[in-house]
Amino acid sequence: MPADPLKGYPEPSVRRLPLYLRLLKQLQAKGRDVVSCTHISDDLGFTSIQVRKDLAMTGIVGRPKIGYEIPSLIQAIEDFLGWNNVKDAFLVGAGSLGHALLGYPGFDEYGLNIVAAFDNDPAKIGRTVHGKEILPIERLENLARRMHVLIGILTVPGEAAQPAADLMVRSGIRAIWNYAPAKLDVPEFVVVEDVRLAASLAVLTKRLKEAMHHTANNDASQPAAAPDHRPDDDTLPTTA
Amino acid sequence: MPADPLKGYPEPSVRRLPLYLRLLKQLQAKGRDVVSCTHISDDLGFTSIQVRKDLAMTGIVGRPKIGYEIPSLIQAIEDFLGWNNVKDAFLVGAGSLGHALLGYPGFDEYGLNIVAAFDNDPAKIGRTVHGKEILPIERLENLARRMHVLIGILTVPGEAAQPAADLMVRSGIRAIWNYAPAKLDVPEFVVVEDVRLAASLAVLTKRLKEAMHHTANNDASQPAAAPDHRPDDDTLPTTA
DNA sequence: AACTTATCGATAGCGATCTATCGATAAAAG
DNA sequence: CTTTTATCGATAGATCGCTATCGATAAGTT
Repeated sequence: MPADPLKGYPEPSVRRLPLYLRLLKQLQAKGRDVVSCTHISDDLGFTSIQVRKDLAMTGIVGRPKIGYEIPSLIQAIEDFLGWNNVKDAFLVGAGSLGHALLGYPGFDEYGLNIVAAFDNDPAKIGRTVHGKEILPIERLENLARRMHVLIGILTVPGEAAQPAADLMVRSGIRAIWNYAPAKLDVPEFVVVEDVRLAASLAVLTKRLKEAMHHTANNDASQPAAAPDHRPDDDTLPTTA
Repeated sequence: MPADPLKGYPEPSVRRLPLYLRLLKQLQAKGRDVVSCTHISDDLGFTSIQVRKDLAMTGIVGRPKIGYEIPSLIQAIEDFLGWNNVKDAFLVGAGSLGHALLGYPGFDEYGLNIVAAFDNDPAKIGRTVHGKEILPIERLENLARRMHVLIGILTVPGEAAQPAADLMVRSGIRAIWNYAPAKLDVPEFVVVEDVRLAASLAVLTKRLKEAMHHTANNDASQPAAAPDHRPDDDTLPTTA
């Protein structure tokens, strides 16, 4: 009984699939109907071998000298990820991040449909965000069970994350997309994926720091800090 | 001249550092002044060896039988990531995601200070979001050069991403935190970190799909779909 | 003061991910 | 019809990240 989260599929490969999907849909919109690994790898900056292996994971089969049929390939990736049939999701936490996710129009591309938002703040309850009404958190359990909602999006402050996750699990939700800065404790049959913006920012700032040191010390290819350009007197408003 | 983005530091390790940082600050708030790898690993669900190696990367040195001094460790991580001295950043794209980032109060913990937001929509320009005025995009270049802003946060729609990135590079920005669903083409001396929510969602839905198949087929440990509970007639408002 | 124990730090081994090579295939060209 | 060429698919090799083991160290205990 292996506890493999992805059961044999490399997580890095799964994470790349949406990149392929986006490119494929762009190509399809331009009228193309076949594409090769070489073409994809050139566009995305990977090696063609890696692309071929990633795509093979989805079960797609290509033709030598031609490549893959784009519609079939899109279908194969969406089937693999479970993005073909749209699934309902509940969002908990109608703060600014929750608002942003409620307003994002691209989730149906990913097979995700946010059907309702919940909060415990009376000031927010009843308000409508992007056509979706914010409901009191007390109604989540009942609605989730009746509608068989399996996906929960967690956009509450860190302190409120664990109780909200407990409620989700109690309500039959089996997958939590967690934007809260907290480690969630859930049963093993519940899937949690953390969105950690701090991790992403750490990589960015570390790389910037390294790059600045390099350009400042030896490498003179480009200026480390951009010098002043035009001496216009453009000033920031005093927002502080 | 290696083109290593992180120059010898494993990216997964860098991405874990903020997790340690958050825990350490929690412990510090509770009055503790030392901590061991064992303690950290128990809390975060890693192995103690991995934690020790990650921390060693920052140059910190611990004492046997005791562990690490929490203030020194916090300092070491922040120094390593460049989060000790706060850096200014510009945000481009005052949509709902831009609003959410402007309103997030935790960025100064990460050494980030969003000083201004820019947009090209006249309807948005001049409005104030969380105390920060939205400025016309035309003013970015001048202000960025005068203020020596090195970090840009990109929260525009996919089509607008590349021109906005070009403007950032032209304005002396050297690190782009890219939330737009687009592959940016920038000079090699500019650092780009993509925030790819679709990748995260792909992992979540794939794992959920696997988990449902397992519970549906052989494993009877937990119900795949939660059965209806109380037969209250609680219905969603007709928001569609 | 000697012993026990928890921890660090280093080295070595393992597993996963990425990359290179090679034969097979089929379209296109001669 | 044969040759050339671009591509796929599979196998093998290399690289990277994770984990296990072991000696060293110092606090606590007897």
